[in-house]
Amino acid sequence: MRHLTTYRVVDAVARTGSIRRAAETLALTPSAVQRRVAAFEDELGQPIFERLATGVRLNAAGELVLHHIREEFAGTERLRSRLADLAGVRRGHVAIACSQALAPYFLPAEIAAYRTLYPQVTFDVRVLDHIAATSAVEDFSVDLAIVYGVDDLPTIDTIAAVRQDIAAIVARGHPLAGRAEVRLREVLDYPLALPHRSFEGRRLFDRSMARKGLAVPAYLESNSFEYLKAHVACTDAVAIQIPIGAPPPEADGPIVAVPIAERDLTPGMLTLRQLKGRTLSVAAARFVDRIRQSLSQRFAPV
Amino acid sequence: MRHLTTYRVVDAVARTGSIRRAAETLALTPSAVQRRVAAFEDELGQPIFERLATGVRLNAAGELVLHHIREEFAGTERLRSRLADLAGVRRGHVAIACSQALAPYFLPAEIAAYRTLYPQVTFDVRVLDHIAATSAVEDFSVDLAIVYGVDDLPTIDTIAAVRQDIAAIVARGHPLAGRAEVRLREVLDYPLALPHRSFEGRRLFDRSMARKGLAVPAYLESNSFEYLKAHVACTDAVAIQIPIGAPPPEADGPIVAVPIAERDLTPGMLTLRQLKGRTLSVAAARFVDRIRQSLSQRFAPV
DNA sequence: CAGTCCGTTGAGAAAAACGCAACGCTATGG
DNA sequence: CCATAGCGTTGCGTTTTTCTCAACGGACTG
Repeated sequence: MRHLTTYRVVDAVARTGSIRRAAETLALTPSAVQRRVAAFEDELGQPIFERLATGVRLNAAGELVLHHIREEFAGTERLRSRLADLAGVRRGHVAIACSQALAPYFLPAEIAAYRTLYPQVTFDVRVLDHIAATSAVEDFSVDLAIVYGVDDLPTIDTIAAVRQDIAAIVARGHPLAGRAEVRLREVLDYPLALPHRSFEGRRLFDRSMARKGLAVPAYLESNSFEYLKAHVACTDAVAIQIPIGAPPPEADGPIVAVPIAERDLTPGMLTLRQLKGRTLSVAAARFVDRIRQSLSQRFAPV
Repeated sequence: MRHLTTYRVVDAVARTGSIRRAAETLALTPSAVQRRVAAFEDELGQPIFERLATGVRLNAAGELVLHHIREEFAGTERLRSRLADLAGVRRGHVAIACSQALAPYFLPAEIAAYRTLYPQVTFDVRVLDHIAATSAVEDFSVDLAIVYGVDDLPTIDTIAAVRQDIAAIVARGHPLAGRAEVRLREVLDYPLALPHRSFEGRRLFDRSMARKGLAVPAYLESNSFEYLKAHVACTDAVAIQIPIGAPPPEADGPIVAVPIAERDLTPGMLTLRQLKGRTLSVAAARFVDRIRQSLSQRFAPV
C-alpha cells in the first residue's frame, strides 16, 4: 500500500525513537525519513516528535497521531481480509497475546484445528503477562488477548470469561496423584514449587492460603510453568496451574493435575479480550468465535 | 492530507459514477484519475469498479473498499479534532441529519448555544426523512441523526430516546387554542391539514385514529411542516406536530400547540443515533452529550 | 449511421521523492 | 576540557512518480 508510506515512516520513527534507526529499518536514508516526518508535521500544523540529543520522542499530539496510524493499519488489514473472504479464500492474520497456561495445550490445538479449515490464515502467538498483554491489545500489536486474571479497563472489552480454579500438579507416581481432589492443607505436606508472585494463579493461591490462615513456604519460584512442570515431574514437589494449562486427564505424560477442593479456593477467571470498539478482520473475528465457543463448552462461563 | 489523494480520487469516482466527472470535480484530467484507480486496483489485486458504457460502478469489493475509505476520512477528521482540542482550541465539524421537527426551534437553539462556547466548530444540518437519515449515518456523510421514529437496525446505535407525542396545531384565535388538552375526536370537528403518510407523526396519528375506529378525512396533505403551520395560521384547520417542532407555550406567534389527550394516542419516540462502533470527533462527541442532556431535561426519557 | 460520451493508452513535461555529502548541535568519556 | 560519536537537519543533483495532452476504440442514442 504505497499511500501508507508516510504512516509507516512515522510508525518506524516512533518505534525506534530515532530517525536514523528508522531509516535503516526502512531501507532509506535519514534525509528521506526526516523530510517525510517534517512534511507530515507541516500538514498537521504542529510537531508530533520532540527532538532530543539522543533521538526523537513522540509528544502528546504524536501519541494521538500514532494511535490513529495503528488504527488505520488494522483497518487496511481488516479490509484485505474481507476482500479475500469475498473472493472465496479466507486469508488474513491473527495476532494473539496469551498467558503461559494457554501455550502448551489449548491454543496449539485450537489454531491447528482452525488452520486445517483455513490454511491461508497466519498466526502470531505472543506469551505475555496480563499487563503486557493488555497494552499489546491497546497499541494494536495484537488482535486479542487470552489471559488469566481480570482487571476491567475502560479501553478493553471482555468478550468471554470462564471459571478457572488452580489445580495441584504432581508427578504421576506422587502420593496425591490418584486422588479425585485434595484439600489445600494437604499440599503443604510436600515441597511447593510455585509460579512467581506476579502471576495471577499465584496471587489467588496466596489469597486462598491466607484465608485459611496458612503460610506459603515456597521453596522454589519460577516465572516458567514449563520449568515448574519439568521440576515436579522428577521430584515429590507440588506445583499449581489452572486446568487449561495442565495436562488433560486422559494424557499419560509424566505429570498429572489434581483438582483442589473448590471450597478452599478463591475463584479465578480466564478472559478473552479485545480493544473496545475495534472491528477485527474476518479471520480474527471467526477465530474469536471459535475460541469463545470452545471455552464455554469446556469450562463454566461467568 | 496529501497521502489520502488516492482515497479522495476513489471516493469521487464512486460518488460521480464516472472517471471523467470525478476528474472534473478534482481539477484533474481523466487520465490521471484513471491511472490512480488502476494503480490502486493493482495494489488490491482486484478491480473495485465495473466498467459500463455509461461510466463505472462499484462492485462488491468496491463497496467494502469505499466503506473503509469513508471510515478513514472520518478517522482523520476525528484526529484533527483531537489535536485541536489538545492545543486548547476546540475546532472541528459536526454533520447532523434530522427530522423537520428539529429545524425550527430545537437544533438552531442548541447549535447557537454550543457555538457561543466554541465558535471554531462548524456545523452541517441536513433535514431528511428517517430512512435517508439512517443511510446518511451509515455512509459517514453525517455524524449523528436526530429523527422521529424508531427502527432498530444492526448497524445503528440509539444513544438517546425521548417520548414525543403528537399535538394539535391551530391558529391563535382558534376555538381549540385555549384548551389544556383536546380529545382526538374533537379535532375532527375541523378540517385536517396533515403531514404526508410517509411521516412518522402521521403514521402514529392514523394508528391512533384507527384504534378509535375513526376515519382520517385529511383535506390537505403536505411534506412541509413549514407549509402546514403557515396554513393553519390563516384558516381554522388543525395540523399535527410533535412538541419539539411546535412553538413553545410562551411564544406568541400566530399558531399554538394544544396537547392531545395521552390516552388517545399511540406513543411516539424521538431518537438520537450514530453509527455503531464509530468514535466521533471531540467536537461531535461533546455536542452529542449536550443534545442528550438537553433532550432528557426537557422530555421524558425511554 | 453519425454523434457523443465513455474508459484507456503513449509520450513528454512537471513535480515529488530520494541519495549523497556536509553542517551544527549535544551528550559522553577520557 | 576537549575529542568523539551520534543525533537531526539542509543544499543539490538525480531518479522516480505523477500529471497533462492528445489520440484511440468501444458503446449507447437519436
